[in-house]
Amino acid sequence: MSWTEERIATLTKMWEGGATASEIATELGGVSRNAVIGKAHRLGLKARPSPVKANEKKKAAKKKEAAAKPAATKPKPKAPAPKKAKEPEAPKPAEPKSEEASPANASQPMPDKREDLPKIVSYGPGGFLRQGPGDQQAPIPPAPPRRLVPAKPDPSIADKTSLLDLNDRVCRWPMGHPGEPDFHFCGEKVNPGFPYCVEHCGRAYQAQLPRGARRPPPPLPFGGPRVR
DNA sequence: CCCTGATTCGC
DNA sequence: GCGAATCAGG
Repeated sequence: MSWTEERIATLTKMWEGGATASEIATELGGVSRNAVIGKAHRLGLKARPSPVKANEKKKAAKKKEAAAKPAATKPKPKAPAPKKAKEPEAPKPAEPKSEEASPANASQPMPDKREDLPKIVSYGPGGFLRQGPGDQQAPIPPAPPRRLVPAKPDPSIADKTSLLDLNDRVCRWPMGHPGEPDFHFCGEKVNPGFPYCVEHCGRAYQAQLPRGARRPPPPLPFGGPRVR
């Protein structure tokens, strides 16, 4: 199996949605868990709670052959290796505490966002009405199942747009969650130039709107924030 | 043991 | 680029 656009899109959605590599592999079919993980990393999707990466010690030799490559192992890093970049991560200020002490600072970092939203109604290229944050149902109430049941063909989706039915002309907006018996995609004709139909473009592409023009429900592509 | 993701490295 | 083999924590 090759990594087609569809498969990569599914992998990305599921990975970001919190599905495990195994689940994704099962969903995609034809690939192993490792293949999924490998691909995810190559796509730069990594960064997920791994049971292992939390530690950092000494990694001795690998497994198989460990012979032709011990070149310079200890010398100082005069010539920074072009690859590898994992540890040197410092930008992770989870807590803003070093900003309140200094009275004369905070000049531009973090410009306030939502505050006085001009009442503007904007329409997308296809004529869809852009939504504003105020029209969205906050985060994602309906959290996705932590464990996805194995996908199994089900007659209830026989006439729905399945993964295999996706093409460049039908809306790819997911209905439900992967793994669920009735998971499928919108399937409507897409808004030309977009991956979704006009209706879903309105959800995918937001804009500031005055709080008032409420809209239908707030579905959401795959899942919400991962909680593990 | 099972699961998980990360990493390596031959292809 | 791909993914089996391997590692390593839960």
